[in-house]
Amino acid sequence: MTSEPTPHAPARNGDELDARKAAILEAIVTEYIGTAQPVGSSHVAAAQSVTVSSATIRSEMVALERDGYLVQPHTSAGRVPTDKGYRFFVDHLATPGQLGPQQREKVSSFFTGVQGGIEDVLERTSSLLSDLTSHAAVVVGPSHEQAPIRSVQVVGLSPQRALIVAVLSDGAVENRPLEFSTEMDDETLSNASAHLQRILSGSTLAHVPDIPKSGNSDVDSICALAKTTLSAAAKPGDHEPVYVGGPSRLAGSFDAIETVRGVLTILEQQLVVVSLLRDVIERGLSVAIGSEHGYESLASCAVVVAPIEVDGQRAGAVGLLGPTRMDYPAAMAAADVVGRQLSERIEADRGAAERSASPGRDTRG
Amino acid sequence: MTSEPTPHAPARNGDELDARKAAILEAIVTEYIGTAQPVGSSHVAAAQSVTVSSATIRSEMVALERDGYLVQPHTSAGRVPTDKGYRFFVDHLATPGQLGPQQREKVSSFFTGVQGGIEDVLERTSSLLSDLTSHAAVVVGPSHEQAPIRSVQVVGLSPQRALIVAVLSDGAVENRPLEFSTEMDDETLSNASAHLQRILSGSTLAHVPDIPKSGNSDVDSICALAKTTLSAAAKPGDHEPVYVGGPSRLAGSFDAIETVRGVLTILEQQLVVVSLLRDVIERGLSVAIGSEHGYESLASCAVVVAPIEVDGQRAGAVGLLGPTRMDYPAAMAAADVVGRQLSERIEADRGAAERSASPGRDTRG
DNA sequence: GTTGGCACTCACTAGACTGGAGTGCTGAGA
DNA sequence: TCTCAGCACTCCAGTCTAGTGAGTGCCAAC
Repeated sequence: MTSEPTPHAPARNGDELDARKAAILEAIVTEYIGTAQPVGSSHVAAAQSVTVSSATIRSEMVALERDGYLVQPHTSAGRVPTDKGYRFFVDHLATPGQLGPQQREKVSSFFTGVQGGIEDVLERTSSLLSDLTSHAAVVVGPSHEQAPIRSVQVVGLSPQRALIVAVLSDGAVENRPLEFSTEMDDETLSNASAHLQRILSGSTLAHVPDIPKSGNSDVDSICALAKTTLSAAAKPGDHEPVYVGGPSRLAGSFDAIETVRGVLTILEQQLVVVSLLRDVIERGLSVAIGSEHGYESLASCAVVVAPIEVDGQRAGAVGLLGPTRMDYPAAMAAADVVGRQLSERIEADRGAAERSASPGRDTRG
Repeated sequence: MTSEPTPHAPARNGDELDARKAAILEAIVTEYIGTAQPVGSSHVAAAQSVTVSSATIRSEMVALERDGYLVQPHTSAGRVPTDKGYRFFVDHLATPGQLGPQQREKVSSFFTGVQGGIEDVLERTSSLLSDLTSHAAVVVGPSHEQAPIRSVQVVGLSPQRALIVAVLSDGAVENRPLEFSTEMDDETLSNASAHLQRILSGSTLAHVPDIPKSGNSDVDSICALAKTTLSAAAKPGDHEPVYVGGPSRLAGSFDAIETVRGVLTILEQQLVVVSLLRDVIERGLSVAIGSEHGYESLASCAVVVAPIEVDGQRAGAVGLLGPTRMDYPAAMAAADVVGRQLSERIEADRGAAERSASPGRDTRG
């Protein structure tokens, strides 16, 4: 980590490898990804990029194993890449992947054709990404707390219950029930709606302003309740905009059923998924391999992440979850393209929203 | 199916068993559910309810196998119940299960404590049910097409895009994007909102009435678009209110990873899940075992269902998905209690809504 | 009709053996 | 000093064998 920033430089410390070792490692990773079998020296010798004999390769493999890039499941078996081996592969060796023509077609027809609210788009994107890669996919949408509120309405359901519905400029709709201690008539609710709409329009869930007194104590109590409810809605909790696509793919990726179970359990916890992706991105990575992310039950998984960026700001992420022996270039390419397209889509929506918001009028009569 | 409706009657045709055979079958099912091992005659002889010797039991087992209630994985192995065996067990032998005290406590504290919109409640209920039974759980909420509309609002997002947000009396919020061919200003949207609200309030998504002309062509085109969009929202599609809880439990229930994969794949298809549960209920069953439901990949699964009933009308269902060798009494008890409680909850909400709706005023100013 | 007895079946396990893929080491050649 | 063919060695995976035991079907006796 403290080495010179020059990648591909000749070996000086443990984090760099000379060209031959690198070629051997690359051959091993590539083959292992394809076959899932430990790779022996003679297989490596057959690779295009390696021109030395298997004996030489063997001695290099000993060195690579000593340095932690490879392991042997047992004596007299071939070698398997370690997390560190994959890491080196991803950082220095993998040639950037490309989507195939049908895949590219799929993506573009998806993004031109998809319609629906942002929630729908995100959900379907997770299926798309899973489809493209045959891995489980995750999409974490932009948190709603920063999107300006376009509309707030309190809709009565019964004398003491109502629903507060907030439409955000990104097209998300947050709704939360309100429970009153006394009965509220429709007119009061309606006044509260109007009052809230006036005050809150344009502000964000992250910073719900104080609601000034309206002169009517019922209205004021509704507004106070609304403020706490809306503020709470933005708190990270179990209402993160997380969408998981194709979890069944996991069952195909691992043969140990216990592993599948562990990973599925993780995927059930929205909050964990969100922070997993966030952590990876915040560490400036696009891939987290095996134990690099902290979760025990994901030890045999790799996570490939691409950010969603709107106006230069991070606004969520798309991710793939597969076995450490996954096709990183392909996965990274897919995540990248989808992340980028999704960003554009959201950006376009938001841009349009902001342009139209500038007049500053509200939408009620 | 054409036999006398008297259950527990002595054998007359293939669908009835004499008391001894029944006792033996019961002992086998019970033990197999517990151990997952083929059950031998001597184990059956050890059961309380069976007093004859293992030799007698053996000859009975031969008969039970001939009639299709049992199978032998191989000669010289014990017997395993068939789907038909489980079916007989469920219909005639299983003593109604009871929730344990902690479970009952869990359920009641859940239903007194849970708050949130109906979507939240349903989602959490699926987790609860999964928790109670250690199986994957499914909750299908009341279809929104029958719930009266409480409020309709068109919220502009950009000059040519808006969101139509409908709040239903059951607390559900449907939102769909609208895309206009020309730019609409806020005032037009607001007029359309008011017009729609006036006309649609009280009707259902299943029968969206025609919107009379308002005199303004922009408003009318918005309203027309709104009508088609809202009508489409009620169509069965990928927007069914389906919530799956604890799918990871499946990985613990089966040892063949292929089975897990197949079942997960089914669970990813909302529409399939909905119709699976609906089919089972419409056939008047509370349990569908193995091949009884038509899905190939669910052949080793049993589905336990309990209806959600609101005002005597079916309004969704809760279900459990586990291996055919599941604890049916316990599962049925759990599904039953949760289904009933959920029904009450929804009924209470809806009742309150209707009482307050009767004045017939709308909630806008 | 019920039962104890008995011969038989067959999955499962453990141990012995083998083929083969793969290794590490070594000594000769460039 | 690096490279590499050759070789002895290791050890997994597969096959075979024999032994074990749970379980069966049949039958004669009660």
